[in-house]
Amino acid sequence: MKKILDLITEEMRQAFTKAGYDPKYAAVTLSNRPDLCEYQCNGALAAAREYKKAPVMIAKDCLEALSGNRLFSMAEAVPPGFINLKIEDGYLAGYLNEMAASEKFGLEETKEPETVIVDYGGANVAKPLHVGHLRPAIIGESIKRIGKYMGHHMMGDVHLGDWGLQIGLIITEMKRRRPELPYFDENYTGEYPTEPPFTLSQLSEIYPAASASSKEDPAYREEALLATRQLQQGRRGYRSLWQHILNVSIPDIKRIYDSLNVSFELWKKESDVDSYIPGMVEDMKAKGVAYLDEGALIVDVKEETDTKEVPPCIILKSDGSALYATTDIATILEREALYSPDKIIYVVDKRQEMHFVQVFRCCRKAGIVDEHTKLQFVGFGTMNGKDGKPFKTRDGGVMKLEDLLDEISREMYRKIMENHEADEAEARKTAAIVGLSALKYGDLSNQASKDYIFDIDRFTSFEGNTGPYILYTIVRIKSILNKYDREGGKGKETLLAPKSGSEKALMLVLTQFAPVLESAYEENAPHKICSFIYELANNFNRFYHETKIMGEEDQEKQASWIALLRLTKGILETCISLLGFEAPEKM
RNA sequence: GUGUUCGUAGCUCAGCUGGAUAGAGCAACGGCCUUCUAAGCCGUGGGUCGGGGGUUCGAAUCCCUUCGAGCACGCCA
Repeated sequence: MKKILDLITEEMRQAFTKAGYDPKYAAVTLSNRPDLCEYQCNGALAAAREYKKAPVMIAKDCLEALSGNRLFSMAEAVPPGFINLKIEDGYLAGYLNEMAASEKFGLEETKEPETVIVDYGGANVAKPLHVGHLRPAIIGESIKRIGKYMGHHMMGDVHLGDWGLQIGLIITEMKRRRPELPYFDENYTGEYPTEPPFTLSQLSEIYPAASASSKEDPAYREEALLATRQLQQGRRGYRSLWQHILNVSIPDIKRIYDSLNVSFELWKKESDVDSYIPGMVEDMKAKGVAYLDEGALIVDVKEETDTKEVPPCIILKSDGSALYATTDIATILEREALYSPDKIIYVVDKRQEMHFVQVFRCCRKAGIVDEHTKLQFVGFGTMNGKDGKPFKTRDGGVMKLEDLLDEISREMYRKIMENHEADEAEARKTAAIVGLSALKYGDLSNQASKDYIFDIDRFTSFEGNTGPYILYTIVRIKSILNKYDREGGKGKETLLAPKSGSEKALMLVLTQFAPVLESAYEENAPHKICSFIYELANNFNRFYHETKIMGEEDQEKQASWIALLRLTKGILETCISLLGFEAPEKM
């Protein structure tokens, strides 16, 4: 289905052409003065220079050419040269009926589906998921869902961190604590125990302890680096210990992502690409792009157009072991080999931008990706506390994701019980659903690239631009529709021309669904969907307040409103599912 | 130091490929429930868009400059 703005613009182009002006000036946009008009064309102002003519005259010429057009109920030229338009009510209703009948509310799926990998996990097997993992999970999941809806072949990859120093640190700490274990005996040739030498909670305590020791004690750090290298080189005992870490950690990671309603098609790990590294390194050397410098193997990635110094990309450390960039590049190599994606989107902390600039350039230079493969970096900002500093627990620690979810659920439960009498079990369930919407909407309604302030009171509020407000709106609609269906409404559910200003305003907002989704996908900008549904919810609530739907005696009119409600509900529900949450039946 | 992102109402944020009177929400104040969920709706007050200069018929938006904040800059991830 064509977008309504395109249809209008097409009419305007014809008018411009007929009046003797270049149709490139005919672009029509949404009005920024809703008190005056619904759509506007500013082209006459821009065309004035070329035609050396007063803008108003040009506007009037075009309107002359437009006269008799049935799309508009009003078209006028206003000084200094705006063309103001209102759309004809019946035409609008017809357009919405078409939307309602179409599979995706009039959205045209892409004609050229792309294979896209979205890298948005970054979870580390050495430690539990914490608030730092929240933004990529939420934003990445949404970008993936939007792309899928647009018709692309989207794959989310969790890309677990399991091959770097963090594992070496755990090995070192274990060796200090339990030197008698067979993993540390180089002469041991037997089978290693199948039971892990630690529990999940022990593991989550071991890493921070090791990390702290390595900062204080250079010898400790050296030992950890050595352990990392030996792990990568295949030392049996360390591989076995590493496997235990994965076995203990991954199910927990999965569980938490599940509770966030976040899922991945690919559960790849850094270690999975280890086998690609030797060949990749040889290839880079053979091509002459990689060379030794101060003992490390590096690739120059600076370019003449750089406004600042871009340091070389380090492929192998001077001790020969792989690091962050190595596995990232090898991962791209593997993705090319297995999936030949058209695009890879990295949803990563924006502080890592330089690293990815290096990695991307390195891949281009070494011919690991072909020129058509798009590599996008979607950097997100920090989640801060109310004090504007990075979010911490009350005692200054890093908050676990699970604890954060619990806290929101509890807060939501408290608010539900405060406002309503509700069955406890039911309320707990609703609180979890609404709480997740509060968390996700609170995050996604901000531009991804910006830092934002996490304010639990504000996010869990039912007032204003929040997840709960959106859900409340949906629940209200459901309530009417249920009642209508229960009472066996029998009118023909066809939208009629709007009867009021608020009804037309709601209809106009609904037509924005497709263009909003397209730009949200193009720009990797879920926040555009948030502002759209907030506006939609506002317009619906205004309409709802003015219109007594169930009290309407005229069946045809009532059924028309029911059709409008079904469309509104469908679009709201689709949008929140693209954001990664859902609405309860009641709240 | 170099680079980069950002600075919009008391607070939290939109708007930024130039267009008319800069928008929301929260907070404050005032209205609206015998009627589909008042967790809602309507209204009032609140702004030198950090400062200065420039381009333009027109600038929050583009350019320059300046002040302030965050972040990144070779073997961590």
